[in-house]
Amino acid sequence: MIVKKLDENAIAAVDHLGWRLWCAARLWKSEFDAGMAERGLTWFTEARSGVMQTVGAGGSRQSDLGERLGLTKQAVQQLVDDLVEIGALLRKPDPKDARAKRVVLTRKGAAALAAANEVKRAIEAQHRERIGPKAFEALIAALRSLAPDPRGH
Amino acid sequence: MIVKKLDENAIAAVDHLGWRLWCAARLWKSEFDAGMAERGLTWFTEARSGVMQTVGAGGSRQSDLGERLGLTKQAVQQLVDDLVEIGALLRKPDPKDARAKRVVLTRKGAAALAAANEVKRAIEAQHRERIGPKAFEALIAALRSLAPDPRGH
DNA sequence: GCCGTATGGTCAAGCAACTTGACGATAAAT
DNA sequence: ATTTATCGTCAAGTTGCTTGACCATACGGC
Repeated sequence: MIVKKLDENAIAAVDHLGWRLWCAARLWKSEFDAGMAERGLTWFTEARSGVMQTVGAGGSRQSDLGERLGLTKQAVQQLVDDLVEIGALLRKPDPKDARAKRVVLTRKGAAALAAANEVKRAIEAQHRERIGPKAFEALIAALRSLAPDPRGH
Repeated sequence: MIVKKLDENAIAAVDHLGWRLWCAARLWKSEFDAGMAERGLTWFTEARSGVMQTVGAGGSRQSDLGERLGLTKQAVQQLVDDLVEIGALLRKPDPKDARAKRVVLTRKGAAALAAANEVKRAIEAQHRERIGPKAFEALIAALRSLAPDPRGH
């Protein structure tokens, strides 16, 4: 039956880009989680990692966070709520705008962010060594040209 | 202050592999969603996509799905529940094992999977053209060597 | 053949990371 | 001065998982 044959061809597994990206991202995440767990920073999840990184050294207005991360302000609110309770962030009134709040890292938050960066660099170094520096640079470049960075880097 | 300086250096943003993977995966997902939405298949979400693809032409035992996808059997159960209600999958008793159920595609499910593969191939073709076939092949190869496929391809 | 244990599926509850909607307070535009 | 937009907040709902408790069936040793 020709129809049956065509169907089977059409639904055969595609070794597609999205799948590969998903596998690689999942592996990276598990390595990152393991590294953070080793340092006792299990609260530093992926979602919070984005917030912490974006707050960075200079602090940030809460609504700017959402814009840069592609999240709603409510999502940011909840993430910041949790991180404040954890003790990694602090909310301060914005001197220029009485509606706004500035979000800044506490000492604990900065330490955790520094640790996270160490873990990230360690994972990268390991993969770079495994697939070779040339292939690694090409990979990063390809990913960069594939998808623009919403943070503008 | 030296301490302050070191801190700021330590918490400076890292343009790390994980971030690039995340950006690329997010872009891919949004393109896939848009493609499926165009075909009126908004129910075909990422999580369900994995199940549908893994069920494939031959059908699959429910617990095998979980193993291949790296999910708990309960997660698979819920996903399959939904897909059965949607009408994309069918649960049949396994003739060889009275405990087990076999999960198979319905005609509607097979059509949706075929459409999904079309969309995937279209996205890939577009990116391949944009960054060039050589860079694209290198990207896929690098991703493949970075992370093994849990499906064994 | 019987029995303990492992396996396959199901039900229930809970959690993380979001979303949409409604709202008061302040700022900016007209 | 009044409308309009923006900033943060509260509340509730959704998705995609998780862990825990169960029952039915299969299997391996006795």
